[in-house]
Amino acid sequence: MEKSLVIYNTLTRLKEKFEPINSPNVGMYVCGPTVYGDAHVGHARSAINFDLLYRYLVHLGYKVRYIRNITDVGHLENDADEGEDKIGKKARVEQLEPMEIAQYFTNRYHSNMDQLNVKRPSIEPHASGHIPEQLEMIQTLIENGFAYESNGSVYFDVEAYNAKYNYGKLSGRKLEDLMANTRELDGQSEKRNPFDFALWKKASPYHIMQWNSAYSKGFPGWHLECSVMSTKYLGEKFDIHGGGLDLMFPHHECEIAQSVGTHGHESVKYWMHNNLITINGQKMGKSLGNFITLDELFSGSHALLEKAYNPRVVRFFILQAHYRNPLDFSNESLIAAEKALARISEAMEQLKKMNPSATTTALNVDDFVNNCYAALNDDLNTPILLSYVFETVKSINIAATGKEGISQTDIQKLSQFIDMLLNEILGIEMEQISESSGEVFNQVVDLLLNLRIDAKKNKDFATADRIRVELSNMGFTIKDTKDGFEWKRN
RNA sequence: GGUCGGUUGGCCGAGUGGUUAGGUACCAGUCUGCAAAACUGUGUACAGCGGUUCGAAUCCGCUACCGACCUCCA
Repeated sequence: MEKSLVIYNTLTRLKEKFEPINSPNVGMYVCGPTVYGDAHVGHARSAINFDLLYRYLVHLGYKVRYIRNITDVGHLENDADEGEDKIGKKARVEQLEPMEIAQYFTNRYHSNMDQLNVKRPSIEPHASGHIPEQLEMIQTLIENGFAYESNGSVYFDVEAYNAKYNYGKLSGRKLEDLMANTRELDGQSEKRNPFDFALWKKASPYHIMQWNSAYSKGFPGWHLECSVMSTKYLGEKFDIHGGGLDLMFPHHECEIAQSVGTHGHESVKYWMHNNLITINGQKMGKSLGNFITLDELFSGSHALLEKAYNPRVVRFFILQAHYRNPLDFSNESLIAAEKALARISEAMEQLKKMNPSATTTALNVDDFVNNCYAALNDDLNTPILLSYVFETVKSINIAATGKEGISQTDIQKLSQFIDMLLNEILGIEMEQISESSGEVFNQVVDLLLNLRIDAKKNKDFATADRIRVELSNMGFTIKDTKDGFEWKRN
């Protein structure tokens, strides 16, 4: 913990020392889901990576206020689509209130996140609950000369903004390039420039979700809620804003413009973006139809999946890659992660029942601990962190064979640290050993396996194998050891 | 087309100007009645071509391929 946390700031494209604006308080805002469909593996990656950051900041002793929003305002599916929005469309098709749709998918999102052991944020604000605040910001932007009303809608004037500030600094875009490359879409005639974006959109009669305003009955633009809710709960300046790489442009770029246009200065000190996920090497996209929902992943029901994957395996798998690199989902790599995780579990059990030796020769516990912190401090380098964990796993296994030793003190130190690391920081809840099943139950299994030992002594291998085969068919794993046996339920 | 990023061993995935990443798979060995687990050993990995350097997979250039964003998406 001597070394301090360094994080990569998208804004500067550099790794920067993390220094909170008002230490020990940290304000952190992460873009949450639009609740009109089930959460998929992409949502999982973003949520898990920022959950890791949140947990680690708390572990380091910071007081973190963590905001993750719910987008439940029916934004338009695209600019060309005049009347329909995602939530409203679903509501119409299924004959439900839009808010029923939003609540339904919010509930499902929460349950998936719980399965992945993602902690709930400190505040989870809803866009629909902050319409007045959004209208206030629109008014300020108009007054400041960065927004204009047109036919009941209000647009952000990118050109006016860019004359004074720098539009495109986050994503590295230049306004001239945008001018040269903007496509002509329908329904944009209200805008002064095609790259202007909506702050308020006049609703068509079909549009179910709409609110009254001075401009029209309508709904807010989809970038606005994050600017409004982040500053409302974290202040005009806060530490971290996170989200998926795909949100960098235009969403986060527009957020910067809105905040600067409103307050005259930037709000966010560190912008962090997690990279995206591919499925069997291919982009995961709605149009490609290859996105896998978390329910499908956990139940194995998607056609691309060979089996069900436990949420903790999924979490571990995601943490095996660095968050700023793309990550490919495939059966082969998920199965590899499943086995790797089991290896850690086994070693932890070995460690806890190991006979201590007088001195520790198998490894250096302090080095291990320091290495782990160094990896986390280096922009949350979990792959490196896990490589240290696996080296330690090997050392534990060697010590378990008796070739090397670990002292009582170090056994305790090591197992406490790894428990803390896995449960508290990485959020991978380790499997509990079969204790939970009940005394009598355990005694019965032990009895069967003792009978098997007797059979083996009598060279009655048919009986011995039968006990092992039938128990394993029932979901037990049986291992023979020098002095008896070990078992666990899968 | 514009902007940006990537190409590492069967697969996943780190990293670095000179030292074994790690996981998983495969093969062989130890152990075992047989398995499983564990341990040990083996793999001529850094897209191609040039350049800089005592030395490059790591820096530079070119080529090829892939991807992201530019349109809703984590």
